Amino acid sequence: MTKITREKILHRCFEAICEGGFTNLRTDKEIKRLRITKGAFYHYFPGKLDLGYAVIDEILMPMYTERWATLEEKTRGVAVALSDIIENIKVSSTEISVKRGDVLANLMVEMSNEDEGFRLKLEEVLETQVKLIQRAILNGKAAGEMKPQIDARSMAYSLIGQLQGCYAVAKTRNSRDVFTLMMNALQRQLKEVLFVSAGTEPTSGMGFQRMTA
Amino acid sequence: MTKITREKILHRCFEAICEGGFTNLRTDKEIKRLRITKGAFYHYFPGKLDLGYAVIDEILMPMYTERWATLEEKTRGVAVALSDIIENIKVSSTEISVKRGDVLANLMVEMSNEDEGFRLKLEEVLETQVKLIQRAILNGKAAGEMKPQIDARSMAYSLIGQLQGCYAVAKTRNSRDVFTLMMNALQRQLKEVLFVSAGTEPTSGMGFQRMTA
DNA sequence: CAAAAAACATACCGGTTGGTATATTTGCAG
DNA sequence: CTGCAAATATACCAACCGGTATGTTTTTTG
Repeated sequence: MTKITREKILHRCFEAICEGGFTNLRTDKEIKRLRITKGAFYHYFPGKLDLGYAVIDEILMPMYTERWATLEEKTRGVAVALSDIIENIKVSSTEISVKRGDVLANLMVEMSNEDEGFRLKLEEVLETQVKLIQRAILNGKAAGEMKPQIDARSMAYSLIGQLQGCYAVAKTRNSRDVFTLMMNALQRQLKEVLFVSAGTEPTSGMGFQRMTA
Repeated sequence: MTKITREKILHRCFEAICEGGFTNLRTDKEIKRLRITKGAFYHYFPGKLDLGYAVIDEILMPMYTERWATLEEKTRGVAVALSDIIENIKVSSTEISVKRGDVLANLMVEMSNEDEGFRLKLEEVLETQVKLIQRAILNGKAAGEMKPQIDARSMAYSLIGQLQGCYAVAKTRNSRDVFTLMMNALQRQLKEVLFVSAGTEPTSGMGFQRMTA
């Protein structure tokens, strides 16, 4: 109960970071906005950077871990679960969220080459997601839901990368339609490349050799 | 010959932007580094923003247009040409370039939601590339080198997005290996999703069906 | 309740940074 | 050579912004 102030700072600054990134975050402004003073701020955080670290640890990490939470400890239905997550990201986007882009993607580009502490923490968030997806793909392959010849690690990175690509491009295009377009392409590619298609094999009218040794 | 100063400013500042982005570009520092004075700088550029615009128009746009130049006006061999471009991006990467990331991708994330002028110019660079790729895919489909059911526009966006995803993730991972890994995944996906597989494809008889209308 | 520690509040600072006002030089047309 | 505009130099500024030093209140604890 005595930690209210700290939480308020954390969440407000997270919002500000979402809006304009870390560099554009002005501690003075947020302090005024929160109706607190510098004393309170610097009581909880040694400096601006440490605030940033705390935001990643305490807000970003849980947020992006939870995104893939439904994949965890699941041995069957991972393909559907993965599809659902992607679909959810797609449909839950708004004009505003597209314009802002993805907080993690933004921070990665902004801070990775700026501050090593930031880079390491962002890398951690990234790796956590990759590992979750990687494990899911492994399970998906074991369950026969995903193509066995796929390299789980490559695919996990590729998926995360493609998501960030959707965010980045749509942000500059400032168009939710473009975001949807790109997410659709991602979904199609996942179906074609990763998922084991039930029954009829699609892709061009020609025959297919299933040389999945 | 009298425009040397302007060019020097432009190119040095471009370098600086490559290293740390636009916000981190300090005009004072670059002015000192160039051994010129503020008078010269503000003679050629009304302000920092205009310098940024000029960098995009006069350096970034040509640079990223040229990247796809080999696709232009080509009606056959576009698939190979496209593969070559991707391959070249992959192999020409270095530890340093990976750490810095892609200038365009960086600027897109940094500036799109910051300054509308920037956003518009970056969008132009983006669209120019997309159109080039889109047209190439159209030609590739016509030449029977690419799958006919592919939507050229979606694919072009997806490709650009995936490239940026590779840059972003590899930058935070600070690993050229990760970049290569992701680029490999991209290449594999292109082969599987976009290109009409040559060699081992059990085509209906003849080696090549060149139905180029 | 008293001491101490935690939680704030207030005032101030110093470096940075983009930008401006103004002066001086250079190049070149007439 | 003159005169004018482009080009470059010099000095200065005002705002911003993260950070600190120090003081005051509140809460906890022995």
